[in-house]
Amino acid sequence: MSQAPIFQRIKDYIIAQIESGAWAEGTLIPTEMALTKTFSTSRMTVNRALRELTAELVLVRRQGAGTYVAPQKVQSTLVEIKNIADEIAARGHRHHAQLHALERIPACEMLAQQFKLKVGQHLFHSIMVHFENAVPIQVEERWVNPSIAPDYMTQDFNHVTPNEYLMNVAPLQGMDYRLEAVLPTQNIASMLHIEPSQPCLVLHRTTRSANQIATCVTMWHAGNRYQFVGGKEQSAQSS
Amino acid sequence: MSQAPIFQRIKDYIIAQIESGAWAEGTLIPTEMALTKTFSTSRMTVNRALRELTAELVLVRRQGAGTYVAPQKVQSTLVEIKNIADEIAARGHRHHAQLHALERIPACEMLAQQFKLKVGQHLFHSIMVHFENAVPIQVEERWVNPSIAPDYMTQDFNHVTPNEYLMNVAPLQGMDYRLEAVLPTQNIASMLHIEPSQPCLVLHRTTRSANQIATCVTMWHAGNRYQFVGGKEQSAQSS
DNA sequence: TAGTGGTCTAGACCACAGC
DNA sequence: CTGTGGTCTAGACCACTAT
Repeated sequence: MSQAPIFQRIKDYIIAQIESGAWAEGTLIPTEMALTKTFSTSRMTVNRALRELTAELVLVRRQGAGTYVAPQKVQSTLVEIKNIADEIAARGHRHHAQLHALERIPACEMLAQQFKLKVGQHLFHSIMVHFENAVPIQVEERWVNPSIAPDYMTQDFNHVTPNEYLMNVAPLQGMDYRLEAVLPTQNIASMLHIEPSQPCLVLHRTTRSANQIATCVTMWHAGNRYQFVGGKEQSAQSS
Repeated sequence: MSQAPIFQRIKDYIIAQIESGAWAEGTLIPTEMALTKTFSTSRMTVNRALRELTAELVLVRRQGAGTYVAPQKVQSTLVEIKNIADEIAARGHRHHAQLHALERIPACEMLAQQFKLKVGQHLFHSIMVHFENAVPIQVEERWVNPSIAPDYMTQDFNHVTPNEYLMNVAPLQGMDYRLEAVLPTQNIASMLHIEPSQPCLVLHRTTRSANQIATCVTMWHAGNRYQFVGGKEQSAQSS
């Protein structure tokens, strides 16, 4: 592949050294100047290759010291959980939602703590059921911080999901989540049209915006008709 | 912040334009030459800023055409599932494992299909239970392709988890996974010391190495004592 | 003090898109 | 054809690390 850009050939070479085991993790690799001579190129080109591999967590660089092979990544599986409406649309199926509750409620102690507000301050609360081709697959119970989305109560959630609406009005700053398997309450079971003995896959997610807690959401999925699926390619090189 | 590098100031400027709404998604942004003049810098510096923002999926570039604000990211939650032993160690707890089975078996039709092998070809099969402070939290049932890890049967899995061992001998190429909530079998329930009516969080994962299916694994977690948790910071800028 | 990486310049040639 | 981005050069100055 003599037609590949030089910076890419340098990256490929370094990755090959690491994958062959020749350069173990922590190994001090050749300096920019040395690679400049090996590849008969300029320092800027070598620098780009090394900088990109550093961004990809393949290398670690220390100014004044040198460039090292990064410590081994921990083995982990990244599960990507997408917006329910998009996901259904991507499968070529029809999505619709049913609003079961939309209200303004005072925060109980637990909610107040979650939102870092005082007990009794008001929150918006909504319960929706999402359908895929008329089959209920998700119950979404959500609490919203009014100072982040003051117009939450006046939205038409048949056309825009709470998710989409909040993404637009409140730029996402960060999130925490928790994923568990539990038995549904009587209420949840009836909304999902399942038996109370049927396990549910439950995702709790809290999102932050403007340095506040924007929204807490609990998503219940019937275990027998919903799974989180996905895949991932492991490629050290990109560009 | 006049001490920040120029390329970073350019990145910050572009991100600010996007976040303020001045540049909506799909907007054609100024050319490299234009930014060169705006920031009184060289084209290489502007190029670096734009190239990095492209790698970060903030921008999209089309040679000959121009640079555009990338289409909005889909809202998604990334759940990271780590190696069980590391996770327990990170909590400061003690991990140990119990080997329930380790054998060489001929592939049934279903396994043969999964591994893209012929029915009757042999696979390694293992069942382990992982304990956190003497409490069973995961049952790991695994099938391994012998051509990827011929020495699988002779490992001491009390000291190195199957996960770790396979990561070392078979560089990860990619994976597919499926996450579901189900009721345990009688067997699984007894290994996890739970009631058969207690839901389990089950992760199925298939990994590829050397263009083959390396291993299929099913991990059962007691729903009442195990959850996948995590968080994520949303930051468009990096370097 | 010598060597490393971090950043930057002012040019250059090329492939590709749109007119 | 002109203008865009993609890549590259051969220097440069600086901050930092190790000896």
